[in-house]
Amino acid sequence: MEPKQGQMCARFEKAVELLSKRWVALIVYSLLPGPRRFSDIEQNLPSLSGKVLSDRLKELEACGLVRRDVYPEMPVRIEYSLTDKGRALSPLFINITEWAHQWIDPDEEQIRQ
Amino acid sequence: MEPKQGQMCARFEKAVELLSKRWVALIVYSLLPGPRRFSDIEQNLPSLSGKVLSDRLKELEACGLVRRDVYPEMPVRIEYSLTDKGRALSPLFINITEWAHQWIDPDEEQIRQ
DNA sequence: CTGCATCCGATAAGATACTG
DNA sequence: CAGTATCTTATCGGATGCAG
Repeated sequence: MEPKQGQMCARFEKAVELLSKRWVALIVYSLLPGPRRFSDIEQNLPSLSGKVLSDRLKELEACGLVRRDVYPEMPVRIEYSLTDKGRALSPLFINITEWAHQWIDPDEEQIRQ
Repeated sequence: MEPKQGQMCARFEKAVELLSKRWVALIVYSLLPGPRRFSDIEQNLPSLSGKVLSDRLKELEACGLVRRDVYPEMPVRIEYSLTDKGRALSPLFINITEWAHQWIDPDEEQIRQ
């Protein structure tokens, strides 16, 4: 698939493409408070499998939103944290939260076809 | 898949789930300026197939972000437009645009593995 | 024109078991 | 703990053809 939608700003499209990948927003969100370990994120997102989390973290690292730090302790400790680029997304999450509180009914069944 | 991530706000999760579906953000964005016909949106998003656009519009209609108006002219004219709930997302897009301008390099190849 | 139905291949996600 | 390998299943998206 060649992304050739000329009418829109290329940066905007790329940003949307990035953020609209499943789980990405939720993972970034769960890293906002600070560094987290793999298993912490897993606990925070119980319906996200380890494999997918692993994939996403690698992608997020590759595009510079997440940093992976290895502390050679015993046993080794690995922490994931947001880069400046990643943290710069926080206003977005505030907006989503506000929008959700105004417009989303938590009991109403959402579409998932 | 049962959404049982207890640690996070249910509304927030639903909102993210909604918005992180592929094409949704781009479709909403292209409706921000005003009502559009099916083929207008198609032209704006050349790499989006008619079937997927049709699917997404139905989903967006079902969750109340988009309204579908039929004008029984000859030939019939059908227009899609944002509801208040949909228009309420516009601050979000401003944020994304700002973030993209600061952090996304349009030439750099993005991850799409 | 504006879609919808169907088929089908490509991806993505999930479960489970296993490694350093 | 932090993943990886493998397999199976589910979902997505593109093409085509058809209907109002």
